[in-house]
Amino acid sequence: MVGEQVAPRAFNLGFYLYNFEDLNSSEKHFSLTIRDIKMINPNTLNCPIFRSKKDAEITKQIYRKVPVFINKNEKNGNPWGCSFLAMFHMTNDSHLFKTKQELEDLGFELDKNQYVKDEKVFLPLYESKMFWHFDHRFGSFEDVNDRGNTHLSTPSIEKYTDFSFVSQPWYWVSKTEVSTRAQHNREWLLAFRDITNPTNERTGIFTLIPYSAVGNNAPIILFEKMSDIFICCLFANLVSIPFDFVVRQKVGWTHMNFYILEQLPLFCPTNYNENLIGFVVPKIIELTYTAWDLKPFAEDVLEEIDPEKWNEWFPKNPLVDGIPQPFKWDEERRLQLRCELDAVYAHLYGISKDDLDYILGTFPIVKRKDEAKYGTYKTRELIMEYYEKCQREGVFRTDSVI
DNA sequence: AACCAACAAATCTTTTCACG
DNA sequence: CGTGAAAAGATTTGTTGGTT
Repeated sequence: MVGEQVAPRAFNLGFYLYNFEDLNSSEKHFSLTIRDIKMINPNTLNCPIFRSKKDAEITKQIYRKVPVFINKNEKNGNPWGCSFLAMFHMTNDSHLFKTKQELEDLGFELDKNQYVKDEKVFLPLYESKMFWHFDHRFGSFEDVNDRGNTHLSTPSIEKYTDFSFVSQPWYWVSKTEVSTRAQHNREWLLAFRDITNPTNERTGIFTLIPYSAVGNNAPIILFEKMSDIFICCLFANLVSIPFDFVVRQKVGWTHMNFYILEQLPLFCPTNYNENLIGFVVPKIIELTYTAWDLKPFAEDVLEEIDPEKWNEWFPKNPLVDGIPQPFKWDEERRLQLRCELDAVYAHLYGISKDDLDYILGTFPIVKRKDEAKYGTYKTRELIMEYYEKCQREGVFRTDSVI
């Protein structure tokens, strides 16, 4: 909480501390009331430790405006109809896992990243290090000989732009075993990293992955019955930088436990109007649908809108024989789209321009990587630019949403 | 909850060594 | 010797995931 640490380290014990050396005497009397704690952590009533008064104030302000994801005290406290699932335990379920060698010895043949023999199918076992925001191909075990690697290399731009490129896992699991674990009607999953850290580049890491086996360190969010359009909206919220700022206040060490996720501030389905959906959803589709293996996701969304609407959204990438085409991986375009989403969510959360600028300063690794790549903190520039544009043009004002 | 170990990659520092 | 480049070594940073 004090010292050199650049990103916040919070832990949920029950104290509220600041770096006192940074405070003047009047600020030292600032504290959280019982009402504040009930607002920020209604299920567990524990109290985050903030790095600074400013972090606490911004967080409080957000919670005044936005409800927690799942409030266990309220009858309608789960507006998204969500449940969580840790599908396969990496140790306890390891008897179900098969390696490349084992499957090939059994006569299975590799098709993309699935092993097939007659009617038997083995699905890849996704691990958290294999994905990143809007990127289900972030890490692959292809050409990796050591299971112990904690870090996998990221694909080249050539591989990213190849719609057929897939990530290879270390283990595979029988499809029948997967279907008994996940009673699921979709051919894709919303997964997040359980292992993370507030000192990492980003803390809340969410992505859509093709229907697969998934390890316990990458829990998945299941929806009872929720439109795919709205799932896109929730996904956009989960990936946004303003949301990640709050995540960093509440993830104490290296785990994003369910109880933490449940108490994070996320907009409800009813907060999304036509205008906002038209802004958010096409960006989510473009950022997510970068390879054929996520075609089922694109098709599900397409089913909920007219094909005309699809072509109106994507004039440069229209349907071909009624089939949605993947979007070419373009780093610059992706950064622009993400920054626009971040800026809009900052508006929705009611974050002021100064506070947004401060929040962006709490992502030092994003800053450093940007500076190395572009010479400036481009993410900050693009977000601030779009934030101001929204302010000027009056679009996506919070009052039109809440 | 609160650590710790391991490892990769990056970066900084020191040593080595060929060459004139 | 002095020089500078390469090699080797040391330290720091970022990340995963294990342990108690």
